[in-house]
Amino acid sequence: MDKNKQTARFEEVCRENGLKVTHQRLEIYRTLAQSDAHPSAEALHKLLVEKMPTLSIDTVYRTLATFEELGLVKRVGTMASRARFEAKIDQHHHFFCDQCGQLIDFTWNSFDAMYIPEEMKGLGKILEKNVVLHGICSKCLSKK
Amino acid sequence: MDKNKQTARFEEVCRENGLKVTHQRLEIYRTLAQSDAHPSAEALHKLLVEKMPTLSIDTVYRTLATFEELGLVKRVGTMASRARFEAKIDQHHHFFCDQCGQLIDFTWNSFDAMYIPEEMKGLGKILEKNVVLHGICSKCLSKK
DNA sequence: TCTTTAATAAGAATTAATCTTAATTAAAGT
DNA sequence: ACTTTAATTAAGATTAATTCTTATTAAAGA
Repeated sequence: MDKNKQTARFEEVCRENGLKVTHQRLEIYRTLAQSDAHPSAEALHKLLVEKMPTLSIDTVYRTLATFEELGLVKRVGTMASRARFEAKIDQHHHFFCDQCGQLIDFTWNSFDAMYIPEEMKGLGKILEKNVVLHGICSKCLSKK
Repeated sequence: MDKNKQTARFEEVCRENGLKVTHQRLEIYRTLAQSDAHPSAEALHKLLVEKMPTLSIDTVYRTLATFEELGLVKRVGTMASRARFEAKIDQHHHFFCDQCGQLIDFTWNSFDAMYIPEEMKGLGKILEKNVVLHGICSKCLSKK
């Protein structure tokens, strides 16, 4: 996606949702969109303060949360930033309820039997291969 | 796995690694092993203090970290408890280097085309289906 | 341009997680 | 049973990530 299209889409999404297109929001979005490092809020802030010295870390967190709600960005590999554990160590996968945080284990033999794409072999040594499903569990669905 | 086998294996792993089989370790392990809630350290502590009023939260954290090193337990859905973001919202997957924390995107069409197991349909509404690979990236591998 | 109201900055506050030190406890080996 | 030593407790300090509070600023519409 080229830069102008990206920005145009960004402004469109903001307007559709009644959000002001502020300088901060635009820069945060553009910086994230141009990165492939999956940066944390702090890493983004560090990059951005070079150009915008008064940008507060709070704005970065708040803005990312807003973007996440709009579906403009995604949060990866974390669930509410609190570590959770399991003693089940045989191969299995997880369904995560985005509403209540519940985790449900499941097995998927036909996936386990799959080989990862050939072009991935160069990445390094792969130790685990897991599926994560996200959604809303039936309990939360029935609450509405 | 039945309770006795589980405990026996636990004690064996401790002994193999020169760790004392303490009451606290055993209870923490058993409680986690009997749970399917993927509890946090705090949640586990809350459960355990009922029976062991002097158990400290610090011991729970320390013990879980020890267990993780031994491969007795796994930490799920978190990467060092720091949220990371991406603006790439088309369907893709992640390779995570457990050593340096680097995340690499990849696509996997034949996986994307798969249907999840029939018995999973009852879980609720599934919004996303992703693969997470864990391992050591080639950069980290070559450092040794 | 003026006004309204959402968004931001700055710093305080919170929360999870870890570390420190010293004193106590209890495994495991003799 | 005795001894050694690792592990735990207690209590507090510390660090890091995230969120909250309040006063100020600036986007968007009139």
